[in-house]
Amino acid sequence: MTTPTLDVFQVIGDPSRRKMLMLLSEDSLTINSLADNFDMSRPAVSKHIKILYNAGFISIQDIGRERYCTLKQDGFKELQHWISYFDKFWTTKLKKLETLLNNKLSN
Amino acid sequence: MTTPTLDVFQVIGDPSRRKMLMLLSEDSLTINSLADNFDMSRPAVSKHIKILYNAGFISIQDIGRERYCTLKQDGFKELQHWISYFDKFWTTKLKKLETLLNNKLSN
DNA sequence: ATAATAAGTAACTTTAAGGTTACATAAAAG
DNA sequence: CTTTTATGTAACCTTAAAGTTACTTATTAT
Repeated sequence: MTTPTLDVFQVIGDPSRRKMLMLLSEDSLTINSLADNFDMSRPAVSKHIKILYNAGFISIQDIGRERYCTLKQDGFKELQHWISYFDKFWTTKLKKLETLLNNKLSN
Repeated sequence: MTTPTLDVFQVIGDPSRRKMLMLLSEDSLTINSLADNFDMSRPAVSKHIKILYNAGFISIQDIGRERYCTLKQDGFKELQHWISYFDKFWTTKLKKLETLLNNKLSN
């Protein structure tokens, strides 16, 4: 199962991985306890975890034979940055419309 | 070219579509003028536009035989909502750590 | 009317993501 | 030390996204 290197956008494109992030937002979980929440095989979950890890969405602490997954901010920051670019776009667009309207009214 | 119905996360998972959104954040563009910015064929661009449209990222105004694409907020809002959930996660996590630390110090 | 331009549609191909099963490894428990 | 449990890895299969070319439709220009 060759793990592809995906960018943060592709990573959250998969519904299963989004669900994993949601679950981990409630609690740190081991691979197996995460897998309990999915229909897919455990190796499949394992692969998703690797992808989330590589993209900086989670960190992993090995405790004995178990691996605890915890949310990590790095991956999210890239997304926030992208979104905030468009946030700015909308607010400046709104301002431009306001200015335009004001000019119209004062004619 | 059957157009798949993709959710907003899958939609921005594609680098070409993200580039299209970036280009449209500078100006409204026709399909052809958009296509000039890409290596792929015009029908391929056309398909991406349809996907962006279906997911609420752009609106389209037909002017004669041309179609002008303009950014639309709907698609972005879903993303913002998802991101903001995790934003909250991080801030509350920080608060919890602060409280914990304060309690430790006052012992 | 005819040619050129803008764009959509149909049919098809390729590729890689996402899944599977089978096997390997390492830690904990009996 | 043998067994069970937690996980990783390898080899493989399936499917759908993303691209292609060829053709159609509709508007504009000559």
